[in-house]
Amino acid sequence: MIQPRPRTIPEATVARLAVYLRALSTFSEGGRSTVSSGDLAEAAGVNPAGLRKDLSHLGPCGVRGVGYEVRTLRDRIARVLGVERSRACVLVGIGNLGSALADYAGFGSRGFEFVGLFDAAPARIGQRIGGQTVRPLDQLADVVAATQASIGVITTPADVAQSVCDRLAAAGVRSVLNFAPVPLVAPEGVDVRKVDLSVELQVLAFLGQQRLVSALGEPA
Amino acid sequence: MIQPRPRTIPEATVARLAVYLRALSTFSEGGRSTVSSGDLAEAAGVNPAGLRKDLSHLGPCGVRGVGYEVRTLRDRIARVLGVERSRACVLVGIGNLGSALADYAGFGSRGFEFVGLFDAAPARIGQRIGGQTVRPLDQLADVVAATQASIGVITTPADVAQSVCDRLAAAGVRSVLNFAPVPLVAPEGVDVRKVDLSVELQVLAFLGQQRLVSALGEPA
DNA sequence: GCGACTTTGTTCCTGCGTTCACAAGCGGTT
DNA sequence: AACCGCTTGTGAACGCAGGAACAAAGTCGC
Repeated sequence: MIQPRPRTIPEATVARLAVYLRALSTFSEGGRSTVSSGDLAEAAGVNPAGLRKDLSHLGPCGVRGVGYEVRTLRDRIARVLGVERSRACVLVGIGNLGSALADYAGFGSRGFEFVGLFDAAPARIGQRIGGQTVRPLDQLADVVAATQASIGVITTPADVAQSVCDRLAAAGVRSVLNFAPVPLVAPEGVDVRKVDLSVELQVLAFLGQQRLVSALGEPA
Repeated sequence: MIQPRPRTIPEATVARLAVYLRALSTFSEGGRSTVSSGDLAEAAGVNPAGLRKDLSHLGPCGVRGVGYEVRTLRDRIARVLGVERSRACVLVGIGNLGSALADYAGFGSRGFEFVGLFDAAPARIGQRIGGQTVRPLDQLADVVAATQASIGVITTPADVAQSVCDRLAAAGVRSVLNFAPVPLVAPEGVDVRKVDLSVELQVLAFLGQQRLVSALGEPA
């Protein structure tokens, strides 16, 4: 049992690998058999040199003078990212955003399947969204245990996000994607990743404003 | 007209300032008048030293031995981020995700207001979401001009995202938040920021898997 | 069979972000 | 009035990501 690439891969590289994977799938569907780092980098919106450095973490997988074989590279990245097997996810907080995510086709095609939707509001229990029925929170532990779900997505209001995170961790979920605007603390061995949509907009607004004042101030 | 802090603020710092702003609002509502960097850092989920360095970009705004005055600091960050005045935004692509964002209360409270919802599908035109009526795409330029919207949000399928981006830029939008899984190219002077939900999940899945194999491999 | 061209994989370097550690400053106390 | 403890603000070092340049290697043409 050799381990060809046991080295740790930088997180930034992992994120880009996911982008490359999608671009490669598109190329493959288009019937293309090989791509150069330049073409793939353009499709992914990155620098060619950086792309080659990212791929170097997987070991040599291209042919010099030719490029990369699309299907081979796609499968290799998919295997490294662990996309070969589908991942079971649970989603807590079936508001507007939660409903949208539950119904979002983009996840299923990337190997993520929601096996449980949960909400605290009795009015939402029993609703059917994206082929799943919304369940009460007290079924969370059972569903996680039965489905071996390893990923939990939190789209609840901020004030209950931490308690939901605790329950997810206790139920055995190993990774949490948090959309609530609060920093979560999780036990050792549980990864938490945060997405804050308001912050994205505020950064964008600031950059636009800054660009404006610098444009007015620079010429002086 | 002096410019006390005309220096450019790092983008990573701007993102955290938005988080501090939210934490400060919470503290203020809780009736707290002063906070130390340690307390605020804990509420924001960051390192205290880093927080002080972030705030140093705004100039001295704390009192040594005491801490920061909550309301003063909150107003100061809000002014720097430009949250004082509301920002007009348009949203293109009223699918599941777009509908959720249009209806998301978190934006309005942060100073972002959707003044136009657009979609290409005739079936969606005329729907009312979050107090707005979905309009056809050919009204986009007029609405942007009339409302002076400076931010556009793209939640369309990937294959039309670029053309939507082009139309937004042509209409005068200065900043674009892109949820479509494609890299967009925009003209000079237009900022594009990307949010890729699938990538977030895949990074999370990889980290969990990596933690697993390292846990199995390390003890040897 | 050989040469030239193309493209990869790697190495170096520059810049940025983050963290640690310490001096400066203010309030409260005696 | 002087001292002491607490907290800010800043300077320096570390580590990491990104970009450019170069050597290795394989293919295509002659």
